[in-house]
Amino acid sequence: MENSTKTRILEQALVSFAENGYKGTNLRDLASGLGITKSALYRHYDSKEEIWNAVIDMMEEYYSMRFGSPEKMPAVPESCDELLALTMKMLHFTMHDRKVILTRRLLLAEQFRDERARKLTTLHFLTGTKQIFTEIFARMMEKGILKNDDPEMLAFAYTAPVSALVQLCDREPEREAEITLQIEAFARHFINTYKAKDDDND
Amino acid sequence: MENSTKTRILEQALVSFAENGYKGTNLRDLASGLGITKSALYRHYDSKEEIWNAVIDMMEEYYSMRFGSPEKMPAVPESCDELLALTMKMLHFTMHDRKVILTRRLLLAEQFRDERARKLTTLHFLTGTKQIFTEIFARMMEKGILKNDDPEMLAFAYTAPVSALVQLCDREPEREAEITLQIEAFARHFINTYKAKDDDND
DNA sequence: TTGACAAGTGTCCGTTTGGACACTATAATA
DNA sequence: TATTATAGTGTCCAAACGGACACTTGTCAA
Repeated sequence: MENSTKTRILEQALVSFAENGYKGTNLRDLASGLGITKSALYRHYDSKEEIWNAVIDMMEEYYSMRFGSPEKMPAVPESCDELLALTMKMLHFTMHDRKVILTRRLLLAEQFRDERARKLTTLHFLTGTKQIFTEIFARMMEKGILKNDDPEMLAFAYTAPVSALVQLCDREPEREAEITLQIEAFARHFINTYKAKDDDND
Repeated sequence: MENSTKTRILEQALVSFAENGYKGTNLRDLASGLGITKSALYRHYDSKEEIWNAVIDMMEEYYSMRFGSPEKMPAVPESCDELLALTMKMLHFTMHDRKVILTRRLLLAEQFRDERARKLTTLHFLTGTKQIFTEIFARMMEKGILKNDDPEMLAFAYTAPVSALVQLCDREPEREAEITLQIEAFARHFINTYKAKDDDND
């Protein structure tokens, strides 16, 4: 294939940038990790920076592939249990998808060096899931599942702590099981605080 | 003074490591930024890595200087207003103290490369303030200012979103005013949710 | 006055880096 | 079969890097 190598370079570059940073990545090691020569890289990309920009492109596209359009919004939960289930499902993806993990790691390290990385960082760690849950919470309030409140404020209060624990898990993967439980406990506590008190089962 | 230059090197190294990363820092520029030669650095430190470790030492010490011992705990607020005031006061420090800002920036970039940086990262962004507010909330619950609840869970739910917005402010300092208002709004909302409902003055 | 010592300088070195370029092998097309 | 584009190799280079080392300067005690 024509772009097979080009794609492989990109994937490997993501790994190397994530693990060693932009400065810490050298093209020889990157190439030899693919079984080719550094010179062969220049057949596909004109410079190190062009590879970097292509990696950012890929990360942006990968994100919008999942959340980019309204029809990709998850179905609005019909109950608090469903909300919890949805949360844990999204969490499981975000904590185990290799590309997403590498993206987070890369962004944290390079957010101050590159403007596009900076914006993507805010999207990944803050505004992305907040926006989704703002929509979800608003709908759940309409349906009377959650108390009436400011949906955006609640979405922020819900997603930011989860995001903090996901980052902790990136940092200390050996604590994954424990952290997952922590997140679930937090989610339960949050939902319990803001659910409409039609019935009280807990 | 004997260690004056040594200290100046350390401060400059913190700046350079924070702005350019470990790999991106070179000793020539670091030295010339101090008005001395690279060789003079070697009079005080044996290697680049030794400078790095000294910087970590300094960050650790700076942190424990502020929060290290129980007697440095802030006074427990006597009311919800005082809690808000304390929060905004701590926030103002953490958002404007130059050394703390640089420390956060450095940690985010280097947390995956250095074990001590990793631990300090968790302390700075997660467990540090959480522990403090766990204590504060527990006391405020005893006093009947806050509803009875899990103080640790509440501390986590309170500090994690604030920490996320502080990081946002590091990333986009031009939005400081707006972000500060966001934090205050969040704090008010949080306090309003968990305050004991003796009186209701909104 | 002298001698010791810490602080700083100038210069050199081996290595690695991103990048350039001429060359080769392969496969599809005319 | 001849041609041409594509992917990859091997080699070279200037610049920058961390580090080593001999040397100079200023200071203070004996």
